Amino acid sequence: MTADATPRSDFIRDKIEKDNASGKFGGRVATRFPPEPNGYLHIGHAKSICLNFGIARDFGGVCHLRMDDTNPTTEDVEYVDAIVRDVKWLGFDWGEHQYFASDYYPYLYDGAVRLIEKGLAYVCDLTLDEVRKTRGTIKEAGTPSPYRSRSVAESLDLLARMKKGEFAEGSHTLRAKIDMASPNLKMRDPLMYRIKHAHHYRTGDTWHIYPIYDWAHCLSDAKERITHSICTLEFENNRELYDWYLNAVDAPWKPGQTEFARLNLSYTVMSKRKLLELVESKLVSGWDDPRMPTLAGFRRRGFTPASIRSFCDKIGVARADNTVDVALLEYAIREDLNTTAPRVMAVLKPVKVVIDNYPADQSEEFEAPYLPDDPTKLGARKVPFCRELYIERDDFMEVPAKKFHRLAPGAEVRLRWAYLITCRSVVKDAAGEITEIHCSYDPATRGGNTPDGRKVKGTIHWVSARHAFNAEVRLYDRLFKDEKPGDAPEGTPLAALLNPRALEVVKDAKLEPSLVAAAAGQNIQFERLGYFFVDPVDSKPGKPVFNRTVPLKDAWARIVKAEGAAAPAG
RNA sequence: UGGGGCGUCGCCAAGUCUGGUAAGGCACCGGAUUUUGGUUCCGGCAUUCCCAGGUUCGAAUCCUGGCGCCCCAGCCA
Repeated sequence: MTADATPRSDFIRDKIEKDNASGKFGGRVATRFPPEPNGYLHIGHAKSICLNFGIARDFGGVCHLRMDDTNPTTEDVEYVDAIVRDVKWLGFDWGEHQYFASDYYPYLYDGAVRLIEKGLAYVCDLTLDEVRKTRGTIKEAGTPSPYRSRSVAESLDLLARMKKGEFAEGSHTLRAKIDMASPNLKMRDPLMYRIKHAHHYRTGDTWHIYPIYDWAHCLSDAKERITHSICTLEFENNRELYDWYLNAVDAPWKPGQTEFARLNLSYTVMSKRKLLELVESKLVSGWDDPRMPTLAGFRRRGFTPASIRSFCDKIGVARADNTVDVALLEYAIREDLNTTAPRVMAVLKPVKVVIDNYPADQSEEFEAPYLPDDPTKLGARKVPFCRELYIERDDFMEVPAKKFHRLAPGAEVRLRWAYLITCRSVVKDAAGEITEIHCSYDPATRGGNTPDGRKVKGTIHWVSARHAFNAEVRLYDRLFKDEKPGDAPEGTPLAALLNPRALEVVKDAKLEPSLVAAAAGQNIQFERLGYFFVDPVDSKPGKPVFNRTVPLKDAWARIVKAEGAAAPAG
């Protein structure tokens, strides 16, 4: 177990403390994170991972990583590899405790035989449709299967032959004999095994029957001597079955199930089905598309493991349905990167500035700290300067709006780390578009200092035109238009819900030269713009590609919005 | 014949068992500092806890009755 040993509490930890106090599990604490390898892990899983591994850490227990692989038709090694990679990346370690439900198939089969022998399970020949019809409804009891009273010997024989593959899919199932009139539908003779003549990614073709979740899960927990089996709210009705199976097989170790509310995040979806659909329909570039709420997506977007752990701490654990504001996640990553990410300069939407009183053949360098708030921490780099520069188009307004204190005709601003400049005139093309902003600089303000003590309201970033290099920068935004895309009517195509501006590619941003050496996988801040990440997939040595992790908070944007103030000129 | 859960500030969430007079975070709104309109700092932000009755000196907490939302009828997990 690793990471952030901040003590915290929630209803599950409280329960564990009580269990420990009463000696319920002999003081043992063993949890497990049990993903099914049929998709990539998302931020909702991170909540569960932090909970399960965090509890093990806090109570000096263990947390197992178990692949809950009971359905051969949807599972794949690609997914188990991705899961292992992602949990490790998040910062957790399960030691030797990596398990597979598929390794328990023989043990599960033995348990099934025992239930039949005890008269607690039977092989049923009803078709899928017949099972559905006889299950009854929410308000009406179901009716017993005609095969319910089949002899033990016959069920035993049939199960053995099902296992050998003698029957067609759907022709037989193994069912627990519980109560067809139970108000809890999960207890109406639930299925334990179904026939599937499918190749399993781990057990190959050795099995023709595969266990249903409820049967496999509780026995897997028991086998691993889990104490607290933590899952999400939708399994609440399954808890009665969980306990029933454990009693039915006389399990020597009986874990207890506890449910908590799964995480929903605004402006995205968490359903594995929908995420798979996004990937398969190519609406995104893959599971690791930086717009995806998958851990792989967040990683490639530039989120750090610490920021996601911090986020999971902040959201808490409770039993009420919830949708957490993405703003909290954005806060968590800014909080982390603020003290660690080197500051550099890049101009995304450039407009040229010409310093008329600066000699054309001259140039000089300024020393600029990577972390101005803590200058010794990351050192500094040299930033070249010359007569022609690029600045952000948004940092100039020919007719400045109220409270706009950036560059405008006659106005003076500071070029970060360089000089104070004053705008003297602009040059426009035939279409009226500004092509050059002519300025003068004050040689006495070298380094951006004002020896005479005069105040300048604005400091803007810039890049030397002669020394800049071009790079691709990808500006990411929220994937969906609506705060709760999951609330869209059933059947709404995902494509119709996507935010068309979730990705804007800037092909030729102007970057300061130090960035040519930016290493893949590095987090940086483009000053005044946001935090960016050197894309580990598409970057080449000397040719980095940048992904915007999250923009900086923008007080000016809020003023513009509040005052209905001018759209940026230029 | 229905069962299981949940409702505390715009979003999360303590507090509910063991009544004592609404933590904290995000967001938002000020104001100070600032060579990032960033950061940091300081201040504001629920007379009220889904609603209505009741018990009590006192109720978010206890009782009664409503209302709203979520989950369960996959041979998915």
